[in-house]
Parts: sequence; structure tokens; C-alpha cells
Amino acid sequence: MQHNLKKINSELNPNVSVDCVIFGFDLEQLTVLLIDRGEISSAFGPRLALPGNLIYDNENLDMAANRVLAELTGLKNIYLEQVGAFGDPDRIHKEADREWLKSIRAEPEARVITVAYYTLVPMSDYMPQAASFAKNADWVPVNLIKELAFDHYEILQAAKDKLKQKIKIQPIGFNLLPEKFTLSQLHRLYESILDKPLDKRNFRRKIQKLDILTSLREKQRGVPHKPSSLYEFNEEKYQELTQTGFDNFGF
Amino acid sequence: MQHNLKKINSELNPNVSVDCVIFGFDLEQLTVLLIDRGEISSAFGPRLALPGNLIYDNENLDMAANRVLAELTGLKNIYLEQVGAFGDPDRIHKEADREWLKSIRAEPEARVITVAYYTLVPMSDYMPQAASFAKNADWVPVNLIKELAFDHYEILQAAKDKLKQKIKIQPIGFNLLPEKFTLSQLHRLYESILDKPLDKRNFRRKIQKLDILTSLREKQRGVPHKPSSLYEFNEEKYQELTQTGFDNFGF
DNA sequence: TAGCTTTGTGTCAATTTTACACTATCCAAA
DNA sequence: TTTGGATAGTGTAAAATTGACACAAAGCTA
Repeated sequence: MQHNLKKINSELNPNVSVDCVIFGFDLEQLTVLLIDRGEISSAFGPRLALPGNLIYDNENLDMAANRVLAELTGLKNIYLEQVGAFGDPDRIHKEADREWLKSIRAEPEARVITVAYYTLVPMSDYMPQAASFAKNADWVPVNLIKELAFDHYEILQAAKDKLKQKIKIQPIGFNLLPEKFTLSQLHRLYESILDKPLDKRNFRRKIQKLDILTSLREKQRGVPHKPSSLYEFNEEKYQELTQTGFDNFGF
Repeated sequence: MQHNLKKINSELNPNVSVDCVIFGFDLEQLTVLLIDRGEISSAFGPRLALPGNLIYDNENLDMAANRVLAELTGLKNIYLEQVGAFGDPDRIHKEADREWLKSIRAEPEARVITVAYYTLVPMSDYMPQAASFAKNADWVPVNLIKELAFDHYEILQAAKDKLKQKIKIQPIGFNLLPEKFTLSQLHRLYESILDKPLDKRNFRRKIQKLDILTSLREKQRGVPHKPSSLYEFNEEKYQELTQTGFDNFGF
């Protein structure tokens, strides 16, 4: 779906924001793209926050989430799913958060409810260090995150849970991998999302039976061990499957 | 969880509302509690709408949903789950909806995003005809609903889908039944939520294996056929189960 | 008491899940 | 060039789960 990201003749709504949980996968573990709010907030609390912003009055929620994602990463047409709405009146009770809001919002004290989305992006498609317009963003392994600004930690947990549920029903994990990948990488991806070990042989059998992988006549190169075969995700077969319907993808 | 439903010293937020999809089960089919908006809107469009309202600035979203539910039905401490946020800028494009808003809102043209919840209530616990303060509410079988106010039809579909997913993972269906119920009633409930026939014997086997039903030494009376045994839901066993974790409840 | 209606029950075949261990291949270091 | 370290890749058997299927029992009514 193509979205119009222009923001003509419209105002920011002071009461509603979107926040994006942008998941990546560094081929070892699940990561999230976070904003470093810098020194302003560091004296009082966590520097890291989910990217997000107030919505414009003329854009719908999906558009707003896409906009936030595009403004930060330049990426468009990415898998995007709503996590839900969050809006405790006291979500800005932390001192650091208040200070920060003063520096970026016209009405820093307004009651804001935020609609959270999660997205899955191939991490290789966006390396913040390389993108000059976003020096202050970075990928952080999910497991290392202990606290975040506002209620963002809670939102992150909710997003993880949603992802965990979803991946049992649909093979969306491919959105996190590069075009060509190995079964082991896919395996590690599932393990890190489901947060539990999966038997190698059983995993491979199950994935193969779905018949949505195209085996490339190509292998890894330069790895200090037996090289793995590379695969591609087969979108067509996947579309077929979703039409005939399938629940049967649990781990 | 006990919620404080008082709304002292706080104002309505003109931009955020909650809507409740209140599901019931009349022992035959799934129903929803809808508001009849009456003649004002009937000339231009659908009279029926989901119950909902703007939120107060000092209440969180769950509290607001509980408040709406309690104001309409008097019921508290009911199973409640968020469906998501909905907020197309043009969700009030229908003439009937605009007219109606003028009659009930201070700022009828404001951009509103709404957070939808669904709840499961034992239908016997709330019979609108009997509740004088809500003459204009009524249970409507879900299958008969073809259109609703605003984007409420879309919300209803989303709520149904969530419920369908959820019931495959957790035995929340019991929230829709009276305290004592028969396996056939439970069976019909599952069929109407999942919207497909389920084999009687397989269904019973599966439910029994969960071991969350207490068989009462009591039978139906006055039915013109073999009377059915009555069962109770066993909350303790259920709590045990949720702790040890169980996904294995698919149909 | 005959007939209608719904309850309640068991088995077998097919499929799916789980647990489990060794060889093959590449690189690097000696 | 050989050896050691690392990961890839593969099969099977037992257990559990699913799906398909039919008939007798119990109560009410006419």
C-alpha cells in the first residue's frame, strides 16, 4: 500500500502520538532501533526512547507510523502492525521525560495517548552510522534493554509478545532477514523471538514442509566451517498459503 | 482489579474516545450490545452504534472502558481486552454520524481517535429491557449486523477476529456463560465464535482433557429431551494452567 | 406408547510431535 | 600438510494428537 506522507495544511494533534518498535535481527539476536535523547535527559533517567511523534490531524494512524519510520530510516513499505494504545495519565511522571518534552513539544504537559506499532526491517537495509540524518539512533539488542523513557519499556514488552504470537501463525520473520539467508539464521531468529531453544532437525523439517523457501544453488563463502546453503523466501507460495488459510505453524 | 470510576476535577479529552464491543451469548449465538441512536440519525444512516465515549484526562484507557461498560450495564470487573486504536480522519463522513455528534458533543467536528475494547459478559447478567437507565441498548446477534455508525462495523470485525484468535489460546469463553452450563452450550459457543462446525465428540474430548470443568451432580430440568449434565468452570485449575503455560488449545 | 429431540459415548487410521547423535565440510593454526 | 575447531546437514522410532464416524439412552409431548 502506498501512503501519502505529505503534511500539508494540517496541524499536529497535541493529544495523540505514535511510537514505533522497529525490530531488526543482527543474525545473532533480536534488536530494536532506539533514539538516544542525549545529555538533556541523562541526568535524571534513561536516555533511550522509541522513535515516535505526534500525529497530524489529516493523517490516519497507519500513515503516521509509516511517516515516523520513513523520517527516521528512509524506509518505506515495511511490515507494520499495531500493538495497541497506551495512555496512562502519568506516563510522563519521570523528570527526565518532562525535561525532554519541554525541549521538543509545543504543549509539553498535554495528556498524550500513544498508539504503538511494531515493524520488522532487514537490519542490513538500515545502518544508522551511515545515515547522516539520524546520528542519534542505534540498534540495541532487545535482551540488554532494562529501561526506557516514558512507558516505552512496557510498550516494547507488549510488542515482543505480539510478535511472538504472530510468528506462530504467520511466517513474518522473513521480513527481518536479508534476501538470501541460511536455515541456521532463520533458526536463530525464531529462537530469539520465541525466547526458547528449538530442536534443529525438527525446526528444519517444519519450515521445509511449509514449502515457502527456494533453495538457491549457492553457499556461504569465507565462513570458518562447513558453508551453509542459501535460501530465498518465496512470496508467491506464501500468498497461496495465506489464501487457503493456515494456522498450523506453531512452535 | 478495582477501578476508581469517579471523574472529579477533570475534563473530557476531545480527541480520544473508547468504544466497547460487548459480547454476549444467548445460548444459541454470539451477540453484541448496541446503542440505538434513535430517530435523529435514522433518516440518513444506521441507527445502531457501539457504546462509547470520550475519555477524561485523568483516567487511563482501561478505566475509561470500564467506565463506559459500567455506565451502560452496571457491570464491573468484567473480562476486558483491547482491540486497538482506530482513527481515520474521515471516520465521521456519514451525514447521520455528524448530526448525532452535534447533539451529544461539545466539539462535534474534532478529530477523534478511538480505542476499542471487547468484553465478554454473561448475557443473563444484563438484560437491557429490565434496566431502566438504558432503554436504548439491546443485544443483537452478530451475524445479523450489516452496518453500524462511524467505523464501528470495522471495529466489530476486528474485535471478532481478536476474540477468535484469543479463544484458541485461552479458555476465555467461560466469561460468556452462566455459572452452570452444559457441554452442548459450550460447544455451540465455540462454534459461533470460530464460525465453523466442530465435531461433537472431538470437542468434548478436547475440553475435558483441559481439566478445567467441574462436573456438577445436577442435570437440566424441563427440557423436552434427554437432560444434559451441568458443569462449572474451575478457576483454580485454570490459574494453574496459565502459570505452567499452555498454547495447546487450538481447534 | 410412539415419536421427536438432544445427550453421551469409543475406536481406528493418519498425522504430528518429540527426542536424539553422528558425519561432512570448511577454515585456521601448527 | 595435517589437525582441531566450528557449524551444517541428515533419519528414525515412540508417543501424542487429530479427524472421521454411528448408535443407544433419556426426557418430553402428543
